[in-house]
Amino acid sequence: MARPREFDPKEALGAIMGVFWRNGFEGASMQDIEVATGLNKQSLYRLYADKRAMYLAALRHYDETEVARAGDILSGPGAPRERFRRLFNDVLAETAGEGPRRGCFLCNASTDEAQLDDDARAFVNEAMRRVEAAFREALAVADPYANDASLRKATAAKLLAFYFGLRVLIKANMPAASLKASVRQALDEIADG
Amino acid sequence: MARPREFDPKEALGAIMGVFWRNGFEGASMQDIEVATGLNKQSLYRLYADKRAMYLAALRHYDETEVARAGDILSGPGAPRERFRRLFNDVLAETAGEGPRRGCFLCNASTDEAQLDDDARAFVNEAMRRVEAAFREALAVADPYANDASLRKATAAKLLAFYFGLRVLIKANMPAASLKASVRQALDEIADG
DNA sequence: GTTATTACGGACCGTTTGGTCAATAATTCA
DNA sequence: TGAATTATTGACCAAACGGTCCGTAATAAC
Repeated sequence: MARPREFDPKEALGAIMGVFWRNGFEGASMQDIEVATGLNKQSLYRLYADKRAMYLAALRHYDETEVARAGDILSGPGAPRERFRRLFNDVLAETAGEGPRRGCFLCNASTDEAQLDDDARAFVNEAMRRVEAAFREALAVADPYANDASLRKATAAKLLAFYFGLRVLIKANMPAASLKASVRQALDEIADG
Repeated sequence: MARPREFDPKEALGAIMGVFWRNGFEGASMQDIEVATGLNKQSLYRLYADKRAMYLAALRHYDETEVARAGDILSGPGAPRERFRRLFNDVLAETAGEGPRRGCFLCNASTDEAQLDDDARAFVNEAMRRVEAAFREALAVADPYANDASLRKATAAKLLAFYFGLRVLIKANMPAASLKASVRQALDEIADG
């Protein structure tokens, strides 16, 4: 009954996510988003009420793709140490290329928009808790974590801080050798059930 | 020979640091800075060439106060574990009050301005390396770290990631109980010489 | 083909941005 | 006191900001 749109909204959302991920909320202008998506404002504002809605959608998209990816890795086969080895190596892969290191969108968001926008802050907090829960589940598959809820919880919380810290250090361009050593050390401290 | 200024530049710098620390570079407007310092633009622009110079000065000020404070704590008395216990407890103190959690300015900067401004990025990177060096020195006072440079380096790198991750989680409003458990776990893994 | 509906693109809006200018006030030195 | 110098203030600037409007193009139903 009407003219069909000429672009893929999902693809556009991916581009929007990239812009906010790299530049943050205040650092990303609508013009940046127009260029990245190849769309003009009018098409964008038909999909989203305003810039803030775009940011929130970008966060959700990150959650559904990148955070979900981490969850998949952690719920894969193997003992806890092996699972975290896969996760950390996946993260370290960003240090291999020459391109700019984007770090973790959740971390970026928590230092950026989170304090301004209650919805975004709540979403980031909730997503981080889900990552922590995935960490606990990955530990729970083997002793001593399987039958020591307290140890499991503390270890998951510690690994969560290490994980996000690692991503900050990656974004801050710390040398890959040092980061790899830190990962080796963190993995060594996971009991191998 | 001329009219004396009516404010303390050092005090103004402290206020400037606070604004950038909370809001980031793009998120802080000159008007925010005028309000926070109680000065108007002209007085500010006499001290600094432009907003970017203010941001860099704020980073330097953070380094000279907050980062230096961490260094002081780490170079205090006690075995490595005790030194890190003091550092982490100092950081956790931010979760006690009700006020907004500012997190770590270096982390915030690395996810914010760092990618835009080469000077700021380089400064943040260098400051982080200095923190890492302080970590190594705090470990070096006792075995097994004293005579195992490789272990010392890897452990310092691991603790550095944990430290910055902890500060991100604090800023992201994660529950204090979980953060305290993570600190206990991290401390337990430091050999008590 | 006509009509209704939606997509597109660019001109356009008021506001805010970082930054400057010029007039005035206050101080020191002679 | 007068000249020189610097601080303070608020008005001001062009550019960029997020967001809107409107004329045109394209499609589907009839």
